[in-house]
Parts: sequence; structure tokens; C-alpha cells
Amino acid sequence: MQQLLRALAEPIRLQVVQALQHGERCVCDLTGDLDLAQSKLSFHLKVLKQAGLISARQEGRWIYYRLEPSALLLLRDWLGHLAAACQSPAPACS
Amino acid sequence: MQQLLRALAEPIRLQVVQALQHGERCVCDLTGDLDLAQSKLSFHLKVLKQAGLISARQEGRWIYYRLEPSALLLLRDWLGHLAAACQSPAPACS
DNA sequence: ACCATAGATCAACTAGGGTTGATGGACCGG
DNA sequence: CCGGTCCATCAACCCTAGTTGATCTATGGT
Repeated sequence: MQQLLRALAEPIRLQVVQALQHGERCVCDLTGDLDLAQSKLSFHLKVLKQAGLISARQEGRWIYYRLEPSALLLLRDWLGHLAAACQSPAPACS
Repeated sequence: MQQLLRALAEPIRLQVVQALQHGERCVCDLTGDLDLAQSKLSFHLKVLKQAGLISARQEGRWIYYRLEPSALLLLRDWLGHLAAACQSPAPACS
């Protein structure tokens, strides 16, 4: 969880994730979409990839990145469990 | 989302959230549970509160903090939508 | 009124993460 | 081969978020 949250909790990386939500994009597309220096984008893509939130596929000179739904669902479910736990009967310690 | 993610993406705050998952606790309980300096804990509680993830209730000299499930569910649903979007038919641009 | 405890806040310091610009490697077209 | 494009990596810098210790407010017991 820790790693997933840290990866998502950064403005640029959040933008990248949102830019990928409707399908894969290559790095050069993303630099254009988000108006970022290539070096900067590459750094953030690496963080997201290490966290397991995205994966890469090479095609010729281009590298296409895509979201990894399993990671999103893992985090989603964890939040669901937390919410469920804190809504349950309430032990009411005093 | 940004603010929720940033608030959760910190080891101590994550511990606090987990410590609160089964019901409210006062600050002095939490300093004991997590073995933290009072000042440090107070700082992180403030961040979590500003993000809307926890809320406070005063009782005498004690202040009890509790999780705010609505914030957790908001984030949960956002992740669900993201996962759904990236799993959908796939426009397959070339 | 006095003291003890719970907790917030502040200023100074520190460190880890993000930025920047340059370099390097891979792939391709001519 | 050679030049150009796509992308990763690196070192140096910078800045913000977190830490620390002290101080301040409020509440309550005696």
C-alpha cells in the first residue's frame, strides 16, 4: 500500500495516470500531452513502474506505457476494507 | 484526490489511519500505541484532518480522533473508476 | 489559586525526493 | 555507416515536507 500511495501522491504522476486511463501512450505522446521535459517524465514513469502501477511495452523505437488495473484494484480494496472496519459496530471503549 | 493521496502516502500517517480503523483513540493513546513524540503525532493528525480523512471530538482534556469513512470511500471509488476505464474495450490507437 | 496533564503551535534544522541539463544507448531510415 | 529520434540515466542542485525541542493554551483536580 505504502508504495502505491507514495507513487500516486505526486501531481505529475497523478496526471500521468489519468492520461493513461483510456489506453496506452508512448513517452513522446505524454511529453506533449502534459508539456513535460522528457527527463522529468522518464523519472516519474520509473517510479510508477516500480510501484507496479504501470507497465511498458516496446515497439520499435517507441515505448508504450499502460495502466496496471490490478494495482489500482488492490489499493481500492484496501480502502474498502478500512472503510468497512471503521464503520462496523464500534466497540465503544470509554 | 491529490490531497487524500498525499495525506495517506506517509508511513506515520498510514500507521495512524490503521490504528484508528477499529474505533476512535485519543492522542495520548496514539503516542503510546505508535511510540511517537507528541509534537510529531500532532503534526500528522493535522495533515490527516485537513485532508478530511479523520475528525476530532473533544471530551474533557482529551481529544478523540476517528476515521472519516466518506473520504476513504471517495478515494476508493475514484480508483475503481480508473481501473474500469483502463480495462474497457481499448480504443487501440496505433 | 496552583499545579499537572492533554494537546496545539512555533522556529530552526535536516533530509529525501523532485528538477535540470547533459550524456549514453538503442533503434531506424537513407 | 551515419545521422536523427526515442528514451533512460546520471550528477548537481534545490526545495518542500517532516523532525525536534520549546513554548503556549486549555482543562481539571485539589
